[in-house]
Amino acid sequence: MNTAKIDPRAIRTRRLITDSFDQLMSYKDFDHISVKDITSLATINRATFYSHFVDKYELADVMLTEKIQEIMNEHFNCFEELDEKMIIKMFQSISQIHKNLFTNCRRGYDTFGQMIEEKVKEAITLIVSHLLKTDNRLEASMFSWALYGAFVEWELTSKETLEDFAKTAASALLQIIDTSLNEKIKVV
Amino acid sequence: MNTAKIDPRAIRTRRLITDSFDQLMSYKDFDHISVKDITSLATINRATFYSHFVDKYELADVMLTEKIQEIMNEHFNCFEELDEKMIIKMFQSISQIHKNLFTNCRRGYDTFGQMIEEKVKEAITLIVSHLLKTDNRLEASMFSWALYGAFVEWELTSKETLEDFAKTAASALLQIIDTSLNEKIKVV
DNA sequence: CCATATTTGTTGCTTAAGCAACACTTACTA
DNA sequence: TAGTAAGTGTTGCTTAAGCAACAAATATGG
Repeated sequence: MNTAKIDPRAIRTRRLITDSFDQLMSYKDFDHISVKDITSLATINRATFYSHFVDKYELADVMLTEKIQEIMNEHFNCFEELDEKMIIKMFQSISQIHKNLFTNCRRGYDTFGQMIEEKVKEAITLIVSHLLKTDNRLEASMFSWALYGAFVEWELTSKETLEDFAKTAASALLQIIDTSLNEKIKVV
Repeated sequence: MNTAKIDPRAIRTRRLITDSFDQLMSYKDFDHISVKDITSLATINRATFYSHFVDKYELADVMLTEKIQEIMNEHFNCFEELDEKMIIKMFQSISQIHKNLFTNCRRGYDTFGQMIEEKVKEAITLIVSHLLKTDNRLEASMFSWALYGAFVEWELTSKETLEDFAKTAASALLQIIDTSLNEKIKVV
């Protein structure tokens, strides 16, 4: 149990930092946000920032992890089938993550976008490898890359609804994990 | 020049205190608000409260002074005539003060109401004695008491508009300071 | 009315946050 | 491209805020 009571001042300061980072991100590109920007908006001392986070990348990392995890938990529980329906949900959760986090940044051209991509793919890899009940991450990883790639493709064109697009992509995605999936069925 | 830079932590803490006091006052009677109530809503330590204010009465005092002064400054500048028009403005400013501060308390039965009354009367006394260009506060004081009393009367009945009521009361009020007013005119 | 709980100020000690100065690494721009 | 500006981490020292425990004053309700 992590019952180590945290000093209320630390909680307050951390919240001030994360809040002002959120606020800055709504109208400024991550790469052009300085630590000074964050701390002066938060009305805290710059030195204090560094006693909470190593640098702004860690801050972004921590916040992304939290937010992405939060959205993922809303969408998935641990005992589901890896089928078309689930793939649709994966596309939708990525979409929601982008809606919530990409207020003003474009994918692939800044650090923040890269971090999101990395974390989302990792989250999906974990879910998939867990559902496949295997420690071998290879197929799960390829699956997540393919799925994320498909999503980016959809974002660029977005001719179909996300759900229709997901259905089209589903079969190819399921092919990737076909072997493991069959093994799992044999065992059952 | 009061250029004594204040520690940002103190500013923040003070704001937390005043904000939560404001919030508590919106649904709780002043007499039933404890220092603990204020500090736990503000998420600060009770001991810290006492390094900012002597007690909750001082807090209320300071906040009232600020808010009343603010409203008074909106309504009055120093170079006005003490006539019917000005008296109407006085009634109106009291009305506004009560609107802003009496979200949920009733006059005369709690400490807070008494404090408001005291401060408003003092503010009016100062304005009047300033306009009369005299150090003798007696008539100014009587004037302010009478005016405040009239306002309370209006609040109870409120048959007329405040402006009409103020016009009715004006002549009697001006009587009070008649002597000083005449002396002033003689001098001019 | 008396016992029990709650609130009030106060204190000594601990810790988080502020500050200023530092060397250093990127950005501008004349 | 040289030189100034702006940003980055880090440090030692100072100060505001947290905490727990205290006696004393006020509720409050059985």
